[in-house]
This record gives sequence, C-alpha cells and structure tokens, in this order.
Amino acid sequence: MILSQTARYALRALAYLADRDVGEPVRVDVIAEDLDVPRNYLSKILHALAKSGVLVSMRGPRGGFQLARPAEEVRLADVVGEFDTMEASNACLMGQERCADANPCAAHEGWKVVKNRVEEFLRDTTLAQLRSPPDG
Amino acid sequence: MILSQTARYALRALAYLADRDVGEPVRVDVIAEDLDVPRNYLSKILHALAKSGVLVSMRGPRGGFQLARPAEEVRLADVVGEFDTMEASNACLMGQERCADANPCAAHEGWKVVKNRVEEFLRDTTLAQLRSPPDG
DNA sequence: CAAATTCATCATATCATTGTGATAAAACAA
DNA sequence: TTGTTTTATCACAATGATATGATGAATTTG
Repeated sequence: MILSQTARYALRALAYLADRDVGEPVRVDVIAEDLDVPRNYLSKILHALAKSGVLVSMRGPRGGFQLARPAEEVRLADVVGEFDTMEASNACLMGQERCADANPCAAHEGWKVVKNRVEEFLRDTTLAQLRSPPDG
Repeated sequence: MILSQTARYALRALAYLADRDVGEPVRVDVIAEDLDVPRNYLSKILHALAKSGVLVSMRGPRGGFQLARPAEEVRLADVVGEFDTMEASNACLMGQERCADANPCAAHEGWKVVKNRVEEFLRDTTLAQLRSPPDG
C-alpha cells in the first residue's frame, strides 16, 4: 500500500548516499550489497534517477553514483513520482466513474483531504530528513 | 497509489448495492454490466466479500448478492483489508530495514502520522457515506 | 424429477512489477 | 593502444494482479 518496492529501493539508496555524504561517487555494487537490493534492478533505478537529474552517474574506474544536489534540495516527491503514479488528488476513492468533485458522495471530500496529506508529505519532506540519526 | 483496482471494484460494487437498497439480491451480471467491471472477476471479489461476512450470496433463480448488514455498519477498512495489505502503521517509509520506531530518521514520525490518517479514514468511514448524493 | 437460473470454481491468458544473467559501451590507467 | 573498471542496456524469467472462458454445483420453478 502507498509506495511500490521500486520507490522504496530508490529512497533507501538515496538516503544511503545522503548519509555517506562523501564527495566521491559510490558504485552500484557497494550500494546494492549494503542495502541488500538486487544489483541490476538497482542499477536501472539509479539510472532513471540520473536521467531525471537527482543523481549524477560516472562510468569507469572511480565511477559510480552521486547526489546531483544537496540532500536538502531533493524532495521525496521528485523521487517517488519517477516510479509511482502520483494520481490527481481529486480522484474518487472508488475510481473515476462514480463521483467527481461536481457530484461527490459523502466520503469524497474526506478522502481528498487524506490523499492531499500524503502528497503534501512527499512534497514537503526532503532527502535530508531520511538521513540516519546521528547516534544510532 | 493507495488502493488496488480490486479494492476499488469492491467498493464500487458495495456502494452500488447500498444505493439500490432493495430487499432482494442483485445478480453479478447486472452489477458487472452497470459498473463496467469484468463479470467473473467481480464474481470472485463478491464471493470473497460473502466469505468475509460483508455480503450474503444466494444461488439459483432470484439469487444474487445482498448486503449482509446495513451500509452504516460496513467500514471501508473491512472491505479494503480483504484485498490490500493494510501494513503496520509503524513501518518505515523506505521499507522495514532502515529505521524503526526505536531509531527513527527525521521523517519517520511524520510519515507515521500520514499513514495513520489513511487508516483512520478507512476505519471511520462506512459504506453509507459512499452512497450517491440524492440529487445527482 | 427435469430444466432453468444463478453463484462457484477451474484453467488459463495478459500485463505490470520485480528480479536475473549476459553483453555493450564508456572512461580511465598503464 | 590495450586492459580494467564501471555504468548502460538487452533479453528474459518469476511473480502477482487483472481478466476471460468453460464448467461445476446449488437452488428454484414447473
């Protein structure tokens, strides 16, 4: 419910990179092993994030992946939206057909509010907030 | 995002039955055609809802499906939970591994609140609130 | 009891998501 | 330029969600 496996992998990999915060790229193999995520699958995910501008990728020796900008400037919605469809928040709980904003059922507005909460959270939260806490 | 196709079909079929509110069962064929949902697929969904006690099914002529209790007494969570996994609300945004309640990242508590909102909505809302508005 | 009606179920098809294995292409270093 | 390292990509497998078609089983009606 809510987030796909792919989106969760993406967030974990990015949080991992935000944690390390080193000025040099990290190899897919390292990330995949540390996070226990399938290597080639992760490779595709990171590639997509590079194409969308969240990551920078570099090939060859001393290559790997690196955040393209500070963790504070990467919204979770930028990441999740790449993999999961962030449907319009005016959509009906039961699908598009039954009720719309024009002719809503009693639950329509309440559902809209709840869904907006999810989307607001993803828009307002950044990668920096996914970092591991200092001590633990 | 959020609800599966199956769960949405289920809610639509139940809302449809709540709308009709007749004291007699409605055939799958009728529901499937009116809602434009695959017949046999819907049949399985309604069967599952009958097994879980939300619907009553009756075979033979004048058979069909009927709400087992008043729409006011069917919580959306009863329906959705039958098809979608309502995961524990203390689960991490990125999957179970990264942070738990014991050692949370900065976003952990916020996400928990948002997820609770979704679950509360499904628990607090009933089928009666999915009925079509009187006029439309 | 026989026939019709309806849900129940089985077998299978399609599609998207998730995952694997092999190879190509780029970058670097000797 | 040759070899090594790394991402990029291709081909495909496994799984689960969604969907279809055919048949079985229960119930009612005549």
